[in-house]
Amino acid sequence: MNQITFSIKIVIFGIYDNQLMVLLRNNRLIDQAVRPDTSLDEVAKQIFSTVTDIPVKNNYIEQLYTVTGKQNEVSVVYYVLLPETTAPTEPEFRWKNTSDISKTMEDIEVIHYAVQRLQWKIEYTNIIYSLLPQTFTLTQLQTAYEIIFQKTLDKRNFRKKILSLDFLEATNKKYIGSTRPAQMYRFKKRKPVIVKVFS
Amino acid sequence: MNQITFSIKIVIFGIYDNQLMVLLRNNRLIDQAVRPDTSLDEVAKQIFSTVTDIPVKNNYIEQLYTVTGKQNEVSVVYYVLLPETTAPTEPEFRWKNTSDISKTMEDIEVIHYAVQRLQWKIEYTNIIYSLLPQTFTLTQLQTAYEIIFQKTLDKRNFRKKILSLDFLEATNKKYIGSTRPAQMYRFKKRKPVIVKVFS
DNA sequence: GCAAAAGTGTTTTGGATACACCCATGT
DNA sequence: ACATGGGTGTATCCAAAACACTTTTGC
Repeated sequence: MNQITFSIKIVIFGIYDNQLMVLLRNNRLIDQAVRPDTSLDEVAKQIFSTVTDIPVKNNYIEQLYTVTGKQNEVSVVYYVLLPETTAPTEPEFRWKNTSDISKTMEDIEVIHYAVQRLQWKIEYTNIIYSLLPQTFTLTQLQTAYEIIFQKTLDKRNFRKKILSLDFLEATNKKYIGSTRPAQMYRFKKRKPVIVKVFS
Repeated sequence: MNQITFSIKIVIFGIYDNQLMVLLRNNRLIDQAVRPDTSLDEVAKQIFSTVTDIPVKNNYIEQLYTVTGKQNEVSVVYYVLLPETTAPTEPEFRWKNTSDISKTMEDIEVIHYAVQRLQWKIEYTNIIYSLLPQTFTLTQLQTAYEIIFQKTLDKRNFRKKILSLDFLEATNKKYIGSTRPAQMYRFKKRKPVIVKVFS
């Protein structure tokens, strides 16, 4: 029996340039061989921090599924949500639009499945907090949902619904742009909670 | 680096004795070492068939998640739904009520998580077909939902809803008991379809 | 004829949807 | 003063929930 190669793959999601993006390294998912002797969740978080130079605080992370390859390769796939995205500083990293992935890319099924799971999770939990900065306007929040679900929402109905869920609170900050200042909100708790956001 | 031990665990669900049960072997989940050189789903199905002597036809099977243990052990956990349960013939096998699992049992978290995922899946797909015989009465179907969700349902509302989903069709058979015969139904298609069964 | 499960409709209610105008600011 | 995005309320519709009696059979 051959040695088994065991690795963790991570789909890093972020909203960047008004699109739902995944972070790729050399045009592939972040992938790292590991020794399966500790909690996989912890290992996944460490890899994420090391690779991105971003400390994992309350970034939402979830195991997706496990696949096997030809040569006794086993990969456990995770996805992570990243708030406050920036342009990658190192050249091998690149944000890639999830709705514009070439069919020849090898991780395409994994990414598509990850997007689907993300949509489900966003539908019935509050974890979208993990894709947003600490404070944000309601329009920013609405735009995030619109990007993830690829459909437009009615402003009044959205605000009515989201405020009725009672997981936001107004801050004393205003967003100052070139037009009327907007009230900024924050999540009361940045912890995953099951909440039906959409019908 | 030590050799990695790789295995598949299977949570086999069935409705038996009017309870949601899992099949245990020697009081543990079915667990088998495997070589990860082919599709894990296929291996899981093979193990299921070998262990239970039941051919996998359209039994619903789904990968749950992957856990690691202390000594480089990796287990991929699956769950399977079994229709037409019977008392196990071999003594090492036993049906165990999912809502009555001793806290000392080592697989308790896995089973609890599996139950949760099952409830979830049953809520928004038609896969309950995989826990029922080919034909059944509406009362049987309602009872299955009541067992899985541990709550009672209103008969009239249930029938209205389930028939409106249009995935059942009446057969020409009647269930004959000691009281008024009941119309038997079957699923139009025994394939997983996303359908919101409950609100 | 009686016990036991099958079968069947209507009313009420709450949440989702549709929809348009005024407000505060920067330029 | 005007362009831009922020902010707000009401009416309609549909699906969920609540609710009770008649029917058919075996004994």
